[in-house]
Amino acid sequence: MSEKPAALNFIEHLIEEDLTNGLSKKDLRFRFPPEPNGYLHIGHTKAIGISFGLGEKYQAPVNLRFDDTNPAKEEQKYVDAIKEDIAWMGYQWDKEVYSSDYFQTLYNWAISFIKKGLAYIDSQSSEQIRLQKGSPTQLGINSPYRTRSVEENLALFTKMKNGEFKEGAHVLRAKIDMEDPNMLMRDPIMYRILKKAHHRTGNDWCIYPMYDWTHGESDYIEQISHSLCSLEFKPHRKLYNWFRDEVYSENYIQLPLAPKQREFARLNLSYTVMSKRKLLQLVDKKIVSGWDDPRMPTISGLRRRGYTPNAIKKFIEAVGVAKRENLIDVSLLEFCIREDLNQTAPRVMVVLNPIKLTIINYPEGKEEFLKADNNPEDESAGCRDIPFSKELYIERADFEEVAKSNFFRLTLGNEVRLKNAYIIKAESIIKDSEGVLKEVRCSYDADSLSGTGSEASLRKVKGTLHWVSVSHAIKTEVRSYDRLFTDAAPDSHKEKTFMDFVNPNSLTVSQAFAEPSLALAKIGNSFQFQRLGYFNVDKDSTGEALVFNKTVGLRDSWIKKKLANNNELTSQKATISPLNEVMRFGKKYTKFSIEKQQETKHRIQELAKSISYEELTPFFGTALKKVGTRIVTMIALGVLIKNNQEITPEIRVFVRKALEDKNELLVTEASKVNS
RNA sequence: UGACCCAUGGUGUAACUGGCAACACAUCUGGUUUUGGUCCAGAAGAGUCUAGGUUCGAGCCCUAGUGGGUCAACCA
Repeated sequence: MSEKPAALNFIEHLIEEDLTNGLSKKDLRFRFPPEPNGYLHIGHTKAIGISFGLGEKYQAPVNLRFDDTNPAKEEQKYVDAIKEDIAWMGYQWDKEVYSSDYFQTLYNWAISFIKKGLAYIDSQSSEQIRLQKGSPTQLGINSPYRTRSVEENLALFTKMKNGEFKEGAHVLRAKIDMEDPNMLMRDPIMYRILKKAHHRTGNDWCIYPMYDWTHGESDYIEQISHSLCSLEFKPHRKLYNWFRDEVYSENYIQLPLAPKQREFARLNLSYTVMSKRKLLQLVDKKIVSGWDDPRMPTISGLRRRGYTPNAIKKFIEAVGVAKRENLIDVSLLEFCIREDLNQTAPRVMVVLNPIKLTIINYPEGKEEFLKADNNPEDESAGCRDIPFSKELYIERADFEEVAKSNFFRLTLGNEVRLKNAYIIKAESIIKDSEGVLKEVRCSYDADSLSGTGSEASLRKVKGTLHWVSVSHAIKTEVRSYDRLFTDAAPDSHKEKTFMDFVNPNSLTVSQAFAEPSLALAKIGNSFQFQRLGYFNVDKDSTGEALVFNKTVGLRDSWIKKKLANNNELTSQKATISPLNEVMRFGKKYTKFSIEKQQETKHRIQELAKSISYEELTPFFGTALKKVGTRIVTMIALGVLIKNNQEITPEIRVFVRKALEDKNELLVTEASKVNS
């Protein structure tokens, strides 16, 4: 077996390295630490997938830790929602823990910091403290309270804890370095007074630890080996380590493992926004119906939309883990859900925008039940009977009176097959007084029934249409969704806000007709509406009326062709400057065939017309061995000289060196320029 | 006028210890098909931001530049 080493991401590389350096595999432990102040979204699924995925890969426990150090923002309902979402994703956490579980320990450790002279009570206003902090380019200055005695600090801190001060009167600060280039090291606040009830600790505490003083220490208490978070926490690492090392030095006997923080780039998805704050705005401004609106990138929204845990996991896996800023195309997410649902979703027929179709030679009042496969991808799914009759609905878009030859659907005088039924031929149409098409009348070939094996049934026709019988159809509501924003990166514009790009047509509601088997559908069930896409039953459904959400459309090469015809082909290539293009050729010029070199040379000469001498001069110094670059530079130079560029000493040197070169191509070009 | 991080096809990620830049999506052909779906076969597309250096050899190591990002909440 030729085992190729698995492609690891940088975090896995680090873990492997730690393992070879003596870390025991059984000491591996991870955590996912959401703040219970909102709902989880697709961005979180990346963090969840990384930590829980690592847990699965290394058979290591993963804690679910609620980072609940700010009672002003956090609520039990978010805890519940987060647990539901993670469980739905199919992940199992080892321990459910809370930062608030560690309030007492953290408090004790803070006291020991004070005793060691590593922390002090600052009694200035937040405004004063902010001013003294300086800026990224300007050093901070020490607080006048920085030199308070240990005794005084201890007394004050005790009083703070006992609720003897108002909010904002004092804070506990770590004594580090007000001149550190990293702002977070400039005496960060460890505790503030907050007279708010906490959703778990109630009124036990009126001082609450800050993130930096809580997170790393919680990792340490839980003996997390690798603490993974997103890139914006990179600057926190220095402080994370500072706190950790101080605490470790006193506790390493009971708690021998010192956790490491590592950071990865967060996920950005095209045509949506990801921050809780922005999502909240969409909810508040009623642009969506709520956090679980199927257009929302929240886990609850995705779930309601019909996304499956499998598809989301696949997606996260495909996206990968790195430190680069990224913008992932939604088409990848769509691919993942199609791939999943294609295997599992039963096929049914539903007509979204109906037009009536009457079969003129089909007996009045007759009905028959025709066999249909439930899922061609899965034989075990079996088949079902669908009622057929004289009057049917077909999709309005499936009929055109006259059409181009690339229209494979029904046109006057032509044949198509009705899926699982007969071949029909459109004979005439009926329009209302305003000229709007009301009905298509056609004839059917009674011998052409699907699956009979008759000669007529085996006839090839261009298209196959889905349909439902008028008298048997059940009426349903179908909600189709388009992207929420009209811009791929709605929050990346300086002049405009993401709200300026809200797509006004992101929701389309249709009154559709479904085949009767769908009467049995339950909330959450997914189906493929044949030729249309994947749909699931929304929770708004009632006993009388079903409501469907469109999860995603089928891949549609027909609509693509139509679009392509309309707006020519939009070039995928970004335009690059003439100089850059020339230099790109330089890298491969010598590897080209003679013909390709000729072709390239013409292109370079064309491009050179818009290159200035100043742009070209830096390349006269190109390393001797980079022959290709020198050749293309020479070609371009030739054009400049032809266009009356004065011969400078630099040019002379460049050409002379080229003439002495081993490479014949270069010599040839140089001698042309030389003459 | 700082510190830190990042830069590989259109997008995202790989490439172990330097050794023919790979995979997925997207795109385009062709075939199969009672879904313009699926499936199958194939194509095109980058020479790794720029310049210099080390090396027999650099996407990978070093230096400088350029571009992008992050950092000044008693938020997390």
